Amino acid sequence: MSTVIRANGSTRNYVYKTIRDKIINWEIKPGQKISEKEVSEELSVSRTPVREAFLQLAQEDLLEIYPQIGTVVSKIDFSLVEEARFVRETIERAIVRDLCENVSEDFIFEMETNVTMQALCIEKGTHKRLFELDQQFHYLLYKENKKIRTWMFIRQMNGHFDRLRSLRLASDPNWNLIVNQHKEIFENIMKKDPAGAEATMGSHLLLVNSEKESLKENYSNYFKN
Amino acid sequence: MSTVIRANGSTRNYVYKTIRDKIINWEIKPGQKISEKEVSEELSVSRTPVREAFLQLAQEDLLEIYPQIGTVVSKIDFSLVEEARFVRETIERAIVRDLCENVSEDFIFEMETNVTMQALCIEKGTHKRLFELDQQFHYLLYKENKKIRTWMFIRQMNGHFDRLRSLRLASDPNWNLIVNQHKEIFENIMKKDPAGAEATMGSHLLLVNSEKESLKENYSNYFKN
DNA sequence: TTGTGTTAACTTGTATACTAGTTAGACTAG
DNA sequence: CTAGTCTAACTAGTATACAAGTTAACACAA
Repeated sequence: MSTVIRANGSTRNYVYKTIRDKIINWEIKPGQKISEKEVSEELSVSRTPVREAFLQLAQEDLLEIYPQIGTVVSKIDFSLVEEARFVRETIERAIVRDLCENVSEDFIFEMETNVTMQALCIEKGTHKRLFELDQQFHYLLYKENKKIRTWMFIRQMNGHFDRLRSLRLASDPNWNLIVNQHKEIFENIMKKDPAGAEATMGSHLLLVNSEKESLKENYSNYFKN
Repeated sequence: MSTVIRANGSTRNYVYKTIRDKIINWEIKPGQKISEKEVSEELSVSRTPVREAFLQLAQEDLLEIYPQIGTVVSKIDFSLVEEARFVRETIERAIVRDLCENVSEDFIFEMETNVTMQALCIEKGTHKRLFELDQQFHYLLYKENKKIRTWMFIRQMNGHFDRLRSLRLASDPNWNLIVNQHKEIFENIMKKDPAGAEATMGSHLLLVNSEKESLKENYSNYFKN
């Protein structure tokens, strides 16, 4: 292991981030087998940190570990997607409502930057980049409302939700709606319109439901139900 | 390791549950040192499953692991308590509101049983038993609303919140208010009164704030701030 | 007495060895 | 050819060995 990698965190964390990223971005497919030994050889580390990363990913329902049999990347489970969506909608409605009372200068600047970059992404960005900006947009809301720990925990239960969002961005290049909704949520906060912000956030987090059926048809192998 | 223990789950899980229970019930105090080797000897297992349990507990902010230095049980952090309280209030208000539309027979039976046992607890129960019934009461709400996964994730971020609740039950034997609120929430659901249920749940989950200051004074060593 | 260097005993992180259990395929008996 | 058995190669779970770093106590010199 190079010192460079370890400087950014432990080996365990490096393995965890690497695998999680691959799963969310569909480089490793739902249902695909994956083994501790195989990964440890690919990344040139021992089984221990790989195993620890696996346990964390299993905790997030991204891996299913069957003792003495093997480990597979979990197929997308719509009930998990729906629960994650429900939690995010409920919490983020409360957050944007609260943010209408007062926000900091830093927040405004970061949001303006983020929304601008999203608009640029429509022209010449990748879906992966837009996904990251989307993620950051929501993170900024939690941060400004002093709910960073909440964000981290919710992120943990978002694995299946995130994979669906990622797939949606990749398969449908019409990103205008999403970017516009982000812009609108931000504008509602600036106008101190809690009802508007809440409503927009609600419909924003309902989007994932709209294409559920078509995705399910086209990629049925990757879904549990 | 006896087969009996393993039958109820892996060694890792056994260690995890044992330590978590001790932390929540103040058998291991905030700020106290704890080491992988020590625990592995006490429970007669190797360091590996103990370490894995430690990692999970650190993930829940119940342990703070300092590499090459040691591990301590984290002191109670009010900002974490508040975030956990916020999430639970927001989510559970939404859940009880929704449950006012329709509930199953099983749910009614289980809730009646639970509330009755809570009432008995006031007379001759232990605070630990009441804590468990309290926990089960809220779990039943999530279960009936098909949010079991949500419950499991929220439970993960409730370590600091739970310790405070446990301390409160132990130091103030006046449990009437809590038990009555539980009863009232259930009755509101049965009366199909969403506004009432939501309001009662709101004030119920605000209770922990009320004695914050006095607990902080009497047990200042155990708090981070 | 004070300050400094050394060492020994700890800590967690990582690597490896061993255990127990599953599975798929080859091989053999009928 | 078929059915059944056995084996070899895999899996994850657990135990142990080693690495790297911290700390505190102790010895010793100024």
